[in-house]
Amino acid sequence: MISRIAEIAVNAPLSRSFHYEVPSDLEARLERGHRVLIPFGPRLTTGVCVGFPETSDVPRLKPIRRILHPDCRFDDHLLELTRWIADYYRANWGEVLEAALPPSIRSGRPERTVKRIAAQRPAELLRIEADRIRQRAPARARALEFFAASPGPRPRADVIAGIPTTAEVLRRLLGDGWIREEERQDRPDPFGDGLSCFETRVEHELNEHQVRALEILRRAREARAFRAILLHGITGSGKTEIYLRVLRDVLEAGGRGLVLVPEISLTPQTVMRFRQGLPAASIAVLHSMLSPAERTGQWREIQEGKARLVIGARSAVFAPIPDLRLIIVDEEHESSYKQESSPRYHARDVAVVRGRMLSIPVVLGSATPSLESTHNARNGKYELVELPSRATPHDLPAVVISPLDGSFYRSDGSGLVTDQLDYLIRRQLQDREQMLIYLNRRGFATYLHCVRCGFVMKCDQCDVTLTFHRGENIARCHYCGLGREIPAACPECLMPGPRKSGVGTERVFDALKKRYPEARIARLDRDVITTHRKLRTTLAGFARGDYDMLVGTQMLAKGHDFPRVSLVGILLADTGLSFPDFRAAERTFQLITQMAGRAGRGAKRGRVIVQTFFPDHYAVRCAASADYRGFCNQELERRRPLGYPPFGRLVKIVLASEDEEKLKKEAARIGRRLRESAAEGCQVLGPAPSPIAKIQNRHRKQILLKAKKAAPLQALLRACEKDLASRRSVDVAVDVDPQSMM
DNA sequence: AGCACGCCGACT
DNA sequence: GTCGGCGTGCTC
Repeated sequence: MISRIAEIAVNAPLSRSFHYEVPSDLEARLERGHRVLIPFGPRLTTGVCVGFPETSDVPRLKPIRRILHPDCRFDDHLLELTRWIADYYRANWGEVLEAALPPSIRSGRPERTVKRIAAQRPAELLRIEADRIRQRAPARARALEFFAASPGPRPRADVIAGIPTTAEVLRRLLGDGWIREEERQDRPDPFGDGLSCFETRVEHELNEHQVRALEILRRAREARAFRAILLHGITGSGKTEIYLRVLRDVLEAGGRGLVLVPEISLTPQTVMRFRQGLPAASIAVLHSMLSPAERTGQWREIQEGKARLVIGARSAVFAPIPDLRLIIVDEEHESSYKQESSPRYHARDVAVVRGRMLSIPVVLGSATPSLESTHNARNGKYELVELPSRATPHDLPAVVISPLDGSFYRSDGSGLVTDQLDYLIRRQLQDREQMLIYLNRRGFATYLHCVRCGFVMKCDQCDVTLTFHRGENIARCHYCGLGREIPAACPECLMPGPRKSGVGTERVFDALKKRYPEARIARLDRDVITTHRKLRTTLAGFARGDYDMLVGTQMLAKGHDFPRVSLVGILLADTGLSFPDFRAAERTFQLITQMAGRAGRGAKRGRVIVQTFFPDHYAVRCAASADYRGFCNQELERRRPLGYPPFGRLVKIVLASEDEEKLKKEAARIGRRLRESAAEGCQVLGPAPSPIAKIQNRHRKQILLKAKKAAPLQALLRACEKDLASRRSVDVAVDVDPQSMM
């Protein structure tokens, strides 16, 4: 007889699935969505069963070896979602499925278990037995008394230490049936402790805008249909409060919710807010700083439906939540939602697709929505809900633009802080008020600028910053590859000798310590905060008032709420403006706005000092005057004629090789093939050197595809699929909807 | 991805 | 003559 055939999405960079024989011993158990071990070529690999075809053209099928973790299987919905991702982002389905599992489950390591012991009979009987045997077996009697008083279940180790007694005594009681032992998955609670140091917030009345916003979200929830809602609320407008209330409705109605937050804002404080706002809900947390055991534990709680709310970073968009009724993507503009390795998905966009597939509402929240989302709201794809005023009585902080000059780059660090900021820092220290000092760490870019007026060389075809190339001594555009000679003097102010520049974080920290010896300063950046524990300790220390000043990078801008911070200093707001990236202005605007939002959440009105070489740039000006609309309009009008998102779609193709010659030839070949196949309206730009022309001895080039709509780009990628495959010596990475142009 | 097959240069 | 470089192709 013919045995059943299974279609397997193999975990290898292959664009199609493979057929396997289902051996008779698995026949009854194997289901669609199971992860399996399969022989593939000369070796074993994993794959996921995605279907059972009636017939197969393949002459000789190999048998599936076994089902891996049969208790956790992809449901139809997650198969459909991952399939869509594979298709849209040009990744292999098997790889996407693999990425949808937490690493701890993927590795197949057995889950940690803990033995727990409980009384098996009523307390009364245990006491009688204890009395009966007290004379000849006092140890056993004491153990019985213990179980009579606290029947458990409790961890075995606690029992032995708590009575105290020995394993032998327990073994006897177990044998006689007085107590029972159960094995349970050890699921450590990642936020079980260490939260209490964060201030609890009083729930206040909603203002009229909040009431209206909540009403719209509630109606969307009740309708139980797909809807994408952009919740644009200025910093401090009480977005979280809205989330909490609509989530409460979802949970009360028996559904479950998913909240995505950027990795860096998944702080203990964030989780505490949700814990307190939803006291009855059990909350699972997923992010990269959890230990493998913690992550597996949380994932299992989700899968079994025990967690009612899931809060997680990017990959949590794959969380296998049963009866999911609402997805919230907080800080939807954050570029960290984009995965920068294959599969290069954007969690916000995947969330919207997931919502559509499940017919549930998706809420995208931000104080500074991405231009893509604002565009979608303006053209009716998303519904726009605005919170234009602060929820608390505090005014928006006063933002002051403080122009920088050449002394900023003085090597002794004496020019890092302008007189204006210096004055305020000293006053803060005197008044014992706290402050945040921000510096963009990516300060090492070799862009060309004028020391006097700050003029930065740009490409006139692409409107992006030119990057200095030492070897050729020219400035090159990394979008179109165009090279320009470096002018001897600044075209704006005729100052001779344009300079290339950069400032680093660590030096700033040292310089501040030297300058303000009495200040207690802590650092908060990726270099220092390597574990969850360290993050928690530093934030808790700052909240307690152990430090006067917190110096750091992006980490500072997210999700914290320090009532005693009344000064925010942005040392260099516009490093982004000199980046060869069309989103540079948007990033700068977002950064200033978000940082400003950290100031003055307490009693005193906040002050923000924005140090910049571009005091007149619209991104800086609009951020300083809290003018989102103004910024948007200007930025959109700049992008429209160039066809950049949101007016068009991009695909970035990065080629990398150690062999520069081969790279050049391969890039040219791929460029040629793409141009041959490109339909009308599909632009092929490049190959150009990548902004980071060499990483770890690998040279990089990139090709950019641009079109009005996604479909022709997808068609082009499909047509050139074979050409875009990595070869032995040249890696090819396709990035659909790239967030970073690097 | 891995691994085999297969075709051209310098070596025991 | 062979060893081994890597370019190409296949994996149910």
